[in-house]
Amino acid sequence: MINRFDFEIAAKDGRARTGKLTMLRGEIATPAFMPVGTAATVKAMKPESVRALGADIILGNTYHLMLRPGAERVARLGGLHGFMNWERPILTDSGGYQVMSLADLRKLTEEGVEFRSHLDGSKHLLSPERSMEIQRLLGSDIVMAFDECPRADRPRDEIAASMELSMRWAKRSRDGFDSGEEHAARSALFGIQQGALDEDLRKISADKLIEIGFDGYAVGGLAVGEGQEAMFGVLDYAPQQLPEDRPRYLMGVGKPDDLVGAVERGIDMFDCVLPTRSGRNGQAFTWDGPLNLRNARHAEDTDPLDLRCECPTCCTYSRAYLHHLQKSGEILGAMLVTEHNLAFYQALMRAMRGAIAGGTFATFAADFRRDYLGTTD
RNA sequence: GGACAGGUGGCCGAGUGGUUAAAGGCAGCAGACUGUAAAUCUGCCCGCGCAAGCGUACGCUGGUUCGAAUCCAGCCCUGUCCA
Repeated sequence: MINRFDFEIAAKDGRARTGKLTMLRGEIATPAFMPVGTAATVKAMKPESVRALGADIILGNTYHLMLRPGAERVARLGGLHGFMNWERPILTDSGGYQVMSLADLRKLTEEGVEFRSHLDGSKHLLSPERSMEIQRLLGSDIVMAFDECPRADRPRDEIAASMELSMRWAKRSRDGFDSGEEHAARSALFGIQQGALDEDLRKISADKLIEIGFDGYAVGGLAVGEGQEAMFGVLDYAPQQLPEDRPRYLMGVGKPDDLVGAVERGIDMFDCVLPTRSGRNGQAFTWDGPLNLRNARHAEDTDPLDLRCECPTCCTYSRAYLHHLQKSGEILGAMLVTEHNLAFYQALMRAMRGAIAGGTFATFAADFRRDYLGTTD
């Protein structure tokens, strides 16, 4: 019988691990990259295409979906999976990120966050309890605790207070999640570590989360302006503060070289808007580094985006054509480059999983950086 | 032939005596994007110069004025209408 949530590590190479997460709606090979589908769509992609590229799980967002079309409506329509035609696992973010990204539109209290909708200005309260309820109504497979994600440049006392608040909210999230018994029996709840760049705060946060107990643990509050060096600095210790036998999810990360560096430091799961947003904005990720398809140098380049890529875009279309579509603002340009970017991210994850399983991750990482960053280390 | 309207930087289009190398948009050239208020945002965009700055420039020629894209005269061209 399949359990609601099993995490199995098949191989380790240094601190990097590969394995699989098994849930009722399907398996997730780790390290995993989860495409972001905030508003019940991975922008510019059909769900079946997202799956065809190798994604095992995608994201949805509590805040956006509660505003439109509304969590209760999604529930009446049978849940997010059927609604958007993605029958595999879905992880839903709790709205915690919007506490930061929509800082101008919200009021923060111990109880929760009062948002003024960015769509129509209406007021909505998001609390740990309500966030859990919304994620339950959506039918989420991996529910994220409701937290506050502060910018990294806040003073230490603010970071500490924010982290403590997030930990109180983590406990309330746990209780709220558990009260939805039927849904809780089919899904999983992840806690989110905070503490910004402070090792002691990260440790306090991790210990609190472990005391509460979660199915998986996320490292939150990174890639919010601190830079890669600082982020890696935190990742040198943060994953080690979290349970070895549970999946570790680095939220919101990142660039391809961020992913490699994070896997190297023991991260198992990622999500990021970069491949989809950049696809719409003309930036393509390739094994030889990122490139901007709007640049004039691609205007008559008949090569595919990436000679080493086997995605539908690279098998069919030239850089010259993609350049034309991007310059023209054509929808197809967004679709084709998004598809390539997601394909590249999934191929990168597959390559990392293979390297870890084969015990060659260090070599893989060095080769990757040589080509992608142009480094010679 | 006559009457109006008008000719502004690659294009469109503000500006009607000085703070105008000339608003704004488009096109062009770059850059950014990390749990998505993003098919978005930012910068550059006459020439030379790192810069201060210098040189050119608002159809053409001349004039008025300390000063003209802006006022005057003539000419050239475009559009609409009348013969």
